[in-house]
Amino acid sequence: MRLKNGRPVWTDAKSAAEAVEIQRKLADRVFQNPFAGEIEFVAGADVHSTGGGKLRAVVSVLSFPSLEVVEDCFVETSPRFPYVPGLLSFREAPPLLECFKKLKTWPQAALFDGQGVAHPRRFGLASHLGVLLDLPSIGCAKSRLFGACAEPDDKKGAKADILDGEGRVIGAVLRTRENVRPVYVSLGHKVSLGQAVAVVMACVTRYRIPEPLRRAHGLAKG
DNA sequence: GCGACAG
DNA sequence: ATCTTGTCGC
Repeated sequence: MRLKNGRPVWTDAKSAAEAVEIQRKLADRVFQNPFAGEIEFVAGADVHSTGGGKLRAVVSVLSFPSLEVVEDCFVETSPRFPYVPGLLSFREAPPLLECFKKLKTWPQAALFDGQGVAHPRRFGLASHLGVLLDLPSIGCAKSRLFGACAEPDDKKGAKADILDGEGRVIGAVLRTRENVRPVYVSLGHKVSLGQAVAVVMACVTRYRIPEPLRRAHGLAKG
């Protein structure tokens, strides 16, 4: 992997094989334990591909649980890695890291538009960013990448386990409101699955997507 | 060999 | 993710 200031840059891979190698290396650092303490601010992070072949990353910080906007941060860059299922973070992490670096208000937890440990190597976007930022993180994806799951009841708050090949629970398919497709929640880093689900539900208003992510997504598209 | 496949 | 308007349904 590339080096910067003599230290490895854990988001830069020159090939898919190298990216997988980095994921295997960093996956051990993921803490699946619950955090203690109150959340005062939550962040929502999303990246949008613009028509001009650029990536526009947005991180929005909201108060918790009142969900009032505190800060929005934007960063636009050229993609350094293509989109490859399972390697999303190598494309989206660089601009997102720049956004977090610019934040004036540091959140106690962050929501990401992608998977956490519900990933082939237990190291999706939310886990990758959580580890690099040493921040409690939660994956909240709009569709499934890995794992088997049943369809949760069509009632707000209903959920079903996401299981890996060995039958271990790696996430939850969560119905955030009636008559909408469920979202795929998994812990990213320094949170338990129960906390992840609770935080997502606490951030849901009248829409399918939790407010921090919905706002970041809306701002990223313009 | 044949599907599946975050954004 | 992107190409794309109006329209049906809760």
